[in-house]
Order: sequence, then structure tokens, then C-alpha cells
Amino acid sequence: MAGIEEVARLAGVSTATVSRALSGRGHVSPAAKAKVEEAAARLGYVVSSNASSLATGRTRNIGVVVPFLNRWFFTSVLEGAQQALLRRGYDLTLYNLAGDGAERRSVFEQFLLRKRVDAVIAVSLELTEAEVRRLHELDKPLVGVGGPIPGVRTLTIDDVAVARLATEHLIGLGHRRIAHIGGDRESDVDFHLPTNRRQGYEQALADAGVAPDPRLFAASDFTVQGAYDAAKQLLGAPHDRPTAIFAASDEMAIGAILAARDLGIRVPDEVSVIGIDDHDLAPFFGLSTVAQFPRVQGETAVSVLMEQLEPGAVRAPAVTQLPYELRVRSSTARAQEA
Amino acid sequence: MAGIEEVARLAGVSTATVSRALSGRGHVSPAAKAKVEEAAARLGYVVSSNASSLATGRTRNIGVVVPFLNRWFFTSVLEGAQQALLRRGYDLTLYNLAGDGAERRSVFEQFLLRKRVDAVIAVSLELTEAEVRRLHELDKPLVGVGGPIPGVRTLTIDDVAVARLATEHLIGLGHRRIAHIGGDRESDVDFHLPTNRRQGYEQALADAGVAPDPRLFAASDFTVQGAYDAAKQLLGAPHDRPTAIFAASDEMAIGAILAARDLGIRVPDEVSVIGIDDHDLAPFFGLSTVAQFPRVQGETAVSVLMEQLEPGAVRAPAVTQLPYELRVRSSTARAQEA
DNA sequence: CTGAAAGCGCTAACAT
DNA sequence: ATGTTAGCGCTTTCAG
Repeated sequence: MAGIEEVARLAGVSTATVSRALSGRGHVSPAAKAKVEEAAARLGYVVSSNASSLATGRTRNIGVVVPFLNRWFFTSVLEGAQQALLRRGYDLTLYNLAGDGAERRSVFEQFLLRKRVDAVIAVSLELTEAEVRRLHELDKPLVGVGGPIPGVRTLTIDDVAVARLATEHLIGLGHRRIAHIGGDRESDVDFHLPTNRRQGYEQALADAGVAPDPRLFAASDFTVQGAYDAAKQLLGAPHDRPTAIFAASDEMAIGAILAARDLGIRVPDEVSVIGIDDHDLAPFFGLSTVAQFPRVQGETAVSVLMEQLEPGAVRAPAVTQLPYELRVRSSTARAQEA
Repeated sequence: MAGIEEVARLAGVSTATVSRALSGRGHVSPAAKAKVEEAAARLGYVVSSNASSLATGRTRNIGVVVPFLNRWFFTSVLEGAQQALLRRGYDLTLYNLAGDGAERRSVFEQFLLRKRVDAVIAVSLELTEAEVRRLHELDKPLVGVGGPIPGVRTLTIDDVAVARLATEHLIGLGHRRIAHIGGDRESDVDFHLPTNRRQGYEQALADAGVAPDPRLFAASDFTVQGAYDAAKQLLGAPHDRPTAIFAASDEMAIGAILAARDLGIRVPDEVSVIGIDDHDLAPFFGLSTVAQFPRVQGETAVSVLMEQLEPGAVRAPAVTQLPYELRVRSSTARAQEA
């Protein structure tokens, strides 16, 4: 493996010049630069990131912490972030906090502190104050995606507004008996996302003068199966069956559609269904939904971090609202006359 | 940020002793070790991975290269690998080769050569000879998951045998007109997985004395939508409709089940459906399938690498066959009498 | 614009 | 068992 010294020798310059020529920092004559680049190419020279990091204190590596890997939202954010980083010559080191608290602690107290990363992106994780402090002490920028973290720059959609928009779409179609399939207590831990979405739903109802009916709410985990079961309860009611269902995610909405089908209830004629996400499968099911753009969220998180890594950047905690958009497909329709 | 020197001072020993005490290499008296550990804890000291890597030549970081992030198989392998690595104190740096050839080249010619990783796991990627050579020159162990790479240690299921097993299950239930939804040319690039699965299917048919009927094969991409469309063609045939469908993946099998439903063809009474994977959604759809265990595959890849990183380990190229298992649920049943 | 040389923080001989 | 010290490969003052 060729080192900087060999390149210097081959190019007939000093190692300092090689370093400058290749990094673009400091002035180098065009002639010298060309010689260095040619020598480097000939030898297949690539800087050792360790040596470089040790000398500069910058690793050109970003840590990304996610709670799940097998869910559409998270992998999409990851994809966006990875691509944006690659383009900038950065590596992405992945931490999946699937396991217990011990795992989480070891990530925050060991892994992230080894000076392996310049900054951290936390996706849908509510960090403790201690965890945030630890990162701040190390002067490592931190941005959160998917929910506000106190004292941290975060990017998130406005869950209340999104849920409200979905519900208003149903109301606008003349629906009044609108059920909601939301998250259970367990899925509420991080950022109370289910709670926020439920609030948006209730606000929209209130604005329309509809009293919320607790029998029209069903809690479930964020899976197809869970929502399928919940929807069966909702739709199996012999009286006053809802004419529309707002599910807190597209996967749940798909579960609801499948439940309706199995009960012989036609979508959208007899029941309208709307979700949140614009999941890959949403077009296939003709699912109306409020789209969010997790890939873009990942890319945006990277841009924000890059700014914060500029020397002298301000790192004010702030919440950036991300875009969302109603996408009407064929799972929602005007409410039938009673 | 506390350095090794401060720990040494606080513990009243030399930096060498601190290093030995904390890494476990070399002998340290229990007393000294205790003092060091206490001092390190008090100061919140964590070794700088860069300095350590530079001195030892080992990074305790593994590169994982995947072609997709939004597919069940890949995220499952990733999950398994990540968890196994975390347990061993290793980091995982992720490279997603989503994009074009330029992206791929930059990963292999720049990123992986920066001495940031000790070894590489390639998931379902057919590396070129040049790429393999580059890695070998650097003396970096490489293991492939999901298909054989010439000259490299790889872990894979026997796709031919798996497809054969699925098909034999259908034959054993009395089916003779068995359709196959496989991959299209585009999805065949890496390891010819669709081709192998189709071969297994045809072998099983041949063994049962059934001549393969080209009209019973449909190519599609590996999505629900693609397989749904393909299945509609297969099942919409007015004559000689297949009594069973073997899909090359569970997602495709789900597409087939949904297509059958939409055509009013009952599963499994009128058509049996089987897939490959044991996807998260397989139980929900009652899908019979041949399970593979990608999480375990990721973990196994890590074990193999760890062995290869032992000094003096043999790095013989070899193909390790991974386990698979038929899981019969409710989407397959005995063929109805004609 | 370029070179010499002092580190970056840790590890591993080599001594003791 | 522990301390001393010479690097690991690069970057960056500081001179020139």
C-alpha cells in the first residue's frame, strides 16, 4: 500500500506538497499539482483516513442512529443520508439501537465517543438529556430527524397538521363517522407521534363540529397485521359502522383495506381509507395518503450537518418543518348518502 | 476530552500501563488495573479509535456493501450483521451502491481503501475480479452473502435446491400445472438468482415427469405490483389455468395471492401459492414458503470475518451453504380433482 | 510556492 | 509487572 512518502518521491516533491495538492488546502503550483496527481494515480494512493483524522481532528464520517432497520421510513431516511454523504466524500457509520437499554448505552457511551464520527444524525429517537450533553461536550453536531429533541436541531413533519389534513380530506368528502387507527402505548415512546396524529384527527373533527366517539378509535402497533385486526373490530360493528378510516401510517391503512375486503365491505364505496407516508405499496393499493419524503429528509439532515461542521457555524437548536402533501388515489371517495 | 495521559496521571501509572489495562493485552497487576479503570471511568475516557487504529493497523470497523436498502432481505442481513458487530465492539460502515457505476467505482477505489475498515461484507453483489483483487491486495478479508463470488469466501443458500423444494411441495400435493413467477433479465444480474430458482423449479418438474410449459412462466421484477400483474396474466387464462404458482420471493407470492383474490379465484382451494423467504408479512397472508434466515446470515458473515481476522487464519475461498426450511401455511393445499 | 519538522493519541517493542 | 520511547501516516505551522 503506497504511502504519502512514496508519492512525494515519485513526484519529486515533499510530503507537505503532496498533502496540499491532494487536499486542495494551501497553495500549490499547477505544475506540482499535476505531478502529484499523476504520481498518486500511478501508485493507486489513497490517504489513510486514520492518519488524516488524527492529524486534523476531522474524520469525514457521520454516525447515524436508528431504532429500526426493517421499516420503510427508516431505510428511506438512511438511503437519502447515505447518498448525500457519499457524494460529499463522507462515510456513514450505522448504529441500530434494536436491542435493550444496555446496547443503547454502549452506543452512546462508547461507540460515539471514540472520535470515529464528526457528527450524529438521530432518526426518530428521543435522546435523553444526558445523551445530548455527552455529544455536545464533544462538540459534535447532532441533528434529529422525525421529532423534536430539546436543545437540538431537528427536522420533522408537523404530525398534528398532517393528521389534520388527512382527516379534513375525509370530512371534505362528506364523512362524519371517521374512525382512527393509531399507535398503541408502546409505539408512543418516541416523540408521541401517535398521540400527535390522534390530536390532529380530533382537532379536524372538532373544527367540523363532530364530537369524537371513543368507539371509533383503535390502538395497534404500526404493522399491517395489527391494523388489520383493529379494522376488523371497527368495521365488524353491526350498527353505526364508520364510513371512513384514517390510519396513522400507510402500512396500517393497507391492513385496514385488507380487513374491509375480507368483510366484503367495498373500498371506497362503503368505506374510505387514508394513511400517512406514501409508502412504496401505496400506489399498488390505490391508497390515498399524506406523503412525507423520508429520502429527502435524510438528504436534508446531511446538508444541515455539513453547514454545522463549517468552522464558526451557529448551532442553534431549532425545529425545521418538513414538507408533506396530500395524494388522493382511489381509496377515498364521497360518503354515500345514509 | 480526556486523553490517555490524564488517565495515566490520575491512576499514577504510565500510559503504557493504561493501554494494557484497558485493552486487556499484556500483563497488568490487578491493583493497577483497578486504579486505571477507576480513573478512566472518572474521566469518561474512551480511546480515540483513530490513534489506536493508526498505531495498531486495526480499525475495529467493518464495511458492509449492499445494493438496496429498502428490501426485506438486505435490511435483515444488515440487522444481523450490525448486532453481531456491536456485541464485539465493532462499528459498521454502510455503503449502499444504489446509484450508477460511478458511485460503485468510488466506493471500491476510494472509500474502501482509506483504511477505514478491517474487512468487507458484500451482500448479493457480484464483485468484479478487479474489485476482489484490490481488496486482496490490501489484505482485507472479504465475505460475500447471497451468492458465490469467484475466489471469495461466500455464504449462500442453494437457490436451485430451495426452488426445487418449493416446487416439490406443490407436486406432492398433487399439482401438475404449476406456474412460476420469476425475475426478469434485469434482476438476474447478480448471481443469476432468478435463473437458479427457475432451474430448481424445472428440475423438480422434470423429476416428476412433467414437461415444463413455457406459457406457465412469467417474468417480473421482484415487487408485489410486478408479480400481481404477472399473476393476472397467468390466472386469467380461460383454459388450462395453473392450479399452483411458485413465486421466486414472498413479495411476489403476495402479489399473486392478491391477484387471485381480485379474480375471484380462491387460495388455496382453486390455486395454491408458495414463495421463498419467510418475509415478515408471510404469516399474515398465511403464505407457505421456504424460509431463509437473513438475520442469521448477517451474523454468520460476521463470525466468519472474525475468524479470518485472527492472525494466521486461513482465508480459503469456499462456499458455505446456509440453512433453509419449508414452512407450510394456508396458501397451499391438495390439488382439486379435475 | 515549497520544505523541514513537530505533533495528533495511542501501542508495542524493548528495557528494567 | 511496569516504564520509556519510537513510531503509525498524515497535516500544518514556521521558515525560507
